[in-house]
Amino acid sequence: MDLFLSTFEHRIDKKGRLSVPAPFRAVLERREDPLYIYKSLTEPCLEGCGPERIGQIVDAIDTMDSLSEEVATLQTMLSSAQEMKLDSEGRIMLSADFIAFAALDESALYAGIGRSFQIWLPDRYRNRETDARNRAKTAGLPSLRLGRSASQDPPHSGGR
Amino acid sequence: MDLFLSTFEHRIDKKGRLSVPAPFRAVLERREDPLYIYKSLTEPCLEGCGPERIGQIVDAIDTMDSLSEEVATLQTMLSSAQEMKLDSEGRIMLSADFIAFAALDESALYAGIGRSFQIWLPDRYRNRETDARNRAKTAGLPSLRLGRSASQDPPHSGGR
DNA sequence: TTATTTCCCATGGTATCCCATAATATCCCA
DNA sequence: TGGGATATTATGGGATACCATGGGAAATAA
Repeated sequence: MDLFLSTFEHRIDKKGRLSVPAPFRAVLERREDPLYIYKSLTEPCLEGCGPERIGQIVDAIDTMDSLSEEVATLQTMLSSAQEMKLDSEGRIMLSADFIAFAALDESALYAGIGRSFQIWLPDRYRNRETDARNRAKTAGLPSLRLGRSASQDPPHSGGR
Repeated sequence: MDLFLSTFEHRIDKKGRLSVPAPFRAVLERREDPLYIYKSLTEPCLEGCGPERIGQIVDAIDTMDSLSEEVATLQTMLSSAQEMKLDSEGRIMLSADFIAFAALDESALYAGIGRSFQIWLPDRYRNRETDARNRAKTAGLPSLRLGRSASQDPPHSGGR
């Protein structure tokens, strides 16, 4: 199903280059997908994904009232998106706009969250993580019903 | 329906490698599943599972309000998850982050709990186990209904 | 030009592969 | 049923490959 998972912290060198984690590159290369990065709508971080997620957003806009505020918000997101070119070592160069938006300085933390990943200022991410873990301990876990509805072996979801 | 059961204690060598118990490996190999490990949201231990559980979480996120705290919690879980590659001897390498989170030092205890398993500092696990058994004596058993929906399989009085 | 950006190569650290060994469990045949 | 032979397993160490990172030089743009 290949997904973006786990976290990685990488340096931004003085030329502004930042390595994309090898496992993330492997996911994109396997699908021959380019990498898109855009500013998160909800948090002070960048988000990265392949083209299919961009397509989902475009499609969603098509089904919505084109005058609504939600559409304007999604369009803002699209207009911040850049197709990134990787150099021969698998690094990207972040624009000054991106760096300012996520308040990055000399290092960046990648957080894989399934079909996409985020890029954070490391300390800021870790604060958010401890907050989430404290909430999970006190307020309990999200109401997930794991252990599927008692069938016995369905999904297998494509394997590999 | 092969499950992860029983407990195993293994050494962590100075390179940080840890053998996966052969019975657990057999379950994964039979299904051709990769192994995922992530930091528990509620306890100071690691959890291991196959891809179907990860896929459920990814799918759940897509159906939820992306601004909610619950989504942030699930994303925290995914961003701690790693797809583990086993070496030719069936060992995994625990990252420094994993080792610190579970406070592991020179050995680790696997506890199979059905569809997933946990990895604990051995002493900590054993303390927790005796606590759980004491609670069961004083507070009674959790409301378990073995033998589902009373169809053809009468209570059997608890077993074992 | 001057400032970026892209390509290429070098390097250190680390993970992975491959082989060896000891202990245990399993099998086989008497 | 016993006891030796064989396979499996956990563990360790050396060699190799991969990856993140840095810097110089060529290419491109302003």
